[in-house]
Amino acid sequence: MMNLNQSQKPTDSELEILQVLWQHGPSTVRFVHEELSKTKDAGYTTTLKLMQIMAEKGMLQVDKATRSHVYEPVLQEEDTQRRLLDRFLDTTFRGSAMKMVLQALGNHKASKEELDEIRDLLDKMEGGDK
Amino acid sequence: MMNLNQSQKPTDSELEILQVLWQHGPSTVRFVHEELSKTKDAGYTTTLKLMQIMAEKGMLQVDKATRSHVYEPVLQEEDTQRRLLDRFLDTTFRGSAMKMVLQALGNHKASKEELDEIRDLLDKMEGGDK
DNA sequence: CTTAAAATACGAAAATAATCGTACTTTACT
DNA sequence: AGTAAAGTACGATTATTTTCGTATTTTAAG
Repeated sequence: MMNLNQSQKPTDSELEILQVLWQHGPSTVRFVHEELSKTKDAGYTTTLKLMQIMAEKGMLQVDKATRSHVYEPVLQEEDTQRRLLDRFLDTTFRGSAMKMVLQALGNHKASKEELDEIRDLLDKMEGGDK
Repeated sequence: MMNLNQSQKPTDSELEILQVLWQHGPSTVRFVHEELSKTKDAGYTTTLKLMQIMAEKGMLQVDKATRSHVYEPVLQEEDTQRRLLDRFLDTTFRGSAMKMVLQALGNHKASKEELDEIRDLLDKMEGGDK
């Protein structure tokens, strides 16, 4: 029976696969496996099985029209990022977005453009608040 | 033999325990278990075993002087947050701190004070850059 | 039409995490 | 000293995730 639970979080391995698919678009197992092989080693059938399970869970959609099935994420990267971010914020920063943001800004260099982008957003947020 | 690997990431269950310890300071298994019981149910010995394993891994330090052993995290909350944030950023946002920050700011309300705090930090960062 | 290469299907082992039962130990109280 | 309450120790089970071997299927090329 097909599983449809979309709200569970992907495991680390599943996320690696999703990243390849988001970055490169719908792909075959072979392609995903080649990509993953660049940074980690696992057998081809391991990747295959993982992707099949992900499809069973409803995380991936499969096009079986051609011999090499083509897999595609059901959820967009942004949706998943939002969901994972919320959870991460809760579990790791006890829900304090500000604390996390400050930590993130403090630890990572940013260009002037990026900083300005954040300022714009801050202004917009403050404007909308009153 | 005692395990000392400090860089591995805590599991979700382990993080829940760490949160209790960071919030309340060094505590007994009994106390941690009572706290966890407020939001989830598991047997007392489950919590005990988890904490013992965490101690074996070197995540917790144990004071066995009294009958009820007192557990304490080896790493501070901020250190762990920094480490988990870096990893999360890599795996979920492909290392783009800005994208994550924008997402976090967009999704969560913040007070004027918090927004100002971020502005200050942005100014400081820009100043330090040139 | 045969065959070899490349895929998929799938059971099951291995690894890791979480849970719990039960035995043993310590201690406070009588 | 005897005992009950509250702890710890720890093996073993269950659940989940990851890995892979092997069988089967598909297809392109001869």
